Amino acid sequence: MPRSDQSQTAILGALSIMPMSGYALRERIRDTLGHFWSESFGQIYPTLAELERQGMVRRSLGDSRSTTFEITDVGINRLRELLAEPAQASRPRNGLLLRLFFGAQLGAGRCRQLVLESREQAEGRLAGLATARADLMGDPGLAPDAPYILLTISAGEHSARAAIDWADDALAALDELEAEAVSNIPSGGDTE
Amino acid sequence: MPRSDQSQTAILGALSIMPMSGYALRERIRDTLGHFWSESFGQIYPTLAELERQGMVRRSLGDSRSTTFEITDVGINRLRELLAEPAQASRPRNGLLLRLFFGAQLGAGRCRQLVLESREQAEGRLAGLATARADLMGDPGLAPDAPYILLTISAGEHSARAAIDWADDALAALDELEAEAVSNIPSGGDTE
DNA sequence: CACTGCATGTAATTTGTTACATGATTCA
DNA sequence: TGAATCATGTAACAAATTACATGCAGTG
Repeated sequence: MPRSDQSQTAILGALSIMPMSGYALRERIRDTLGHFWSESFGQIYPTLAELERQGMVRRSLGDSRSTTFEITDVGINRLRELLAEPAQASRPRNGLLLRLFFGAQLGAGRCRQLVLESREQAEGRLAGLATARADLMGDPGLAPDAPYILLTISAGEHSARAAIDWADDALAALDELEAEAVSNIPSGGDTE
Repeated sequence: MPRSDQSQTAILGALSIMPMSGYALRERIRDTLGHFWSESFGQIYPTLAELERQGMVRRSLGDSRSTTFEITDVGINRLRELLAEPAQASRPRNGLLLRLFFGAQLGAGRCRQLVLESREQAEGRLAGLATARADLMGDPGLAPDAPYILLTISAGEHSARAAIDWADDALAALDELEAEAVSNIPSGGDTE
């Protein structure tokens, strides 16, 4: 199946943990899968409709004000099938590294700024993951999934720490570059 | 400018280092920006045409068999402008972590396999970056860009090493999960 | 009663990939 | 001369985002 099915996997997966509405799905996906996955509104509703058509999910009655979707047995099987398929790598697109690659055009100072910002973002991610970890520990409802969810949190932490370490290296290197540039102007005159 | 312009940046940037053909652009981008950027054929030619229309690049004469594009002064200015714009983060989509998150559905053994594969891929990336580093040092033509390019290589290395470290942690955790699962079957009977 | 948040959905647009069509040049 | 590689481009398709339209329910 060359189809993407990626959104289906995320949605069926979320519903396998608990039934919820389309709106709640978006929130859940943003809050708990956010650091490695994203799904937009315009994607969620059509996919839900498609999944319902195929009998993978059904609207559960009871709650009148919102439509709660729950996964069916067929859906669970489909989810397992989807999860077993090889993960297709998304093409990389790192705007920061693109800018640094052509840093000679941008200038060392501007690059420094970019790296500093990305370092701060990584610190933020790290803090967010710490709370996610605490939340996970405090919620006994997630018991069977917790060890697996922990793996994804740990992945985020490793990656954020690596980003911070790299940023520190990069900042040092950029400082050196700037110092060299200055030492090439013996009179100390301010060009630019 | 909400437009993507991302492809324009990559193409102008590559041409700022040296003039080349559309075909060569794709190869260059794949080989040197590959670990953090991707650009497809169907993107490169239309973008080149657009850039030419805007006077950012021009076809340089001389070589008859292929169209060599070179960046113009207008193009250089545009490139600096583009590089100065904030890098728009691409929505994250990590198929491996998505699968692990719902690992309870997939089973510890299958998860282990996935992590192992991703560890191998990270090792491969690390090896590729080592050669890229060596190539860079051996090419004096890249002198002004080398320190910046090194930053991107270093970023890739940090990230790959983090992926490997995490994989080792994750494998240990998964082994424990499997061991627990076995110890929960005192009689040694095979459920499922 | 107006505002905010929950909720559902559609349409337009952007973005990017893949596959295809085509042809020149090089080398065995 | 036939295969591989370099080269340029287009068309069809796929995926996803954004903005828009709409309405209800609770609350100050």
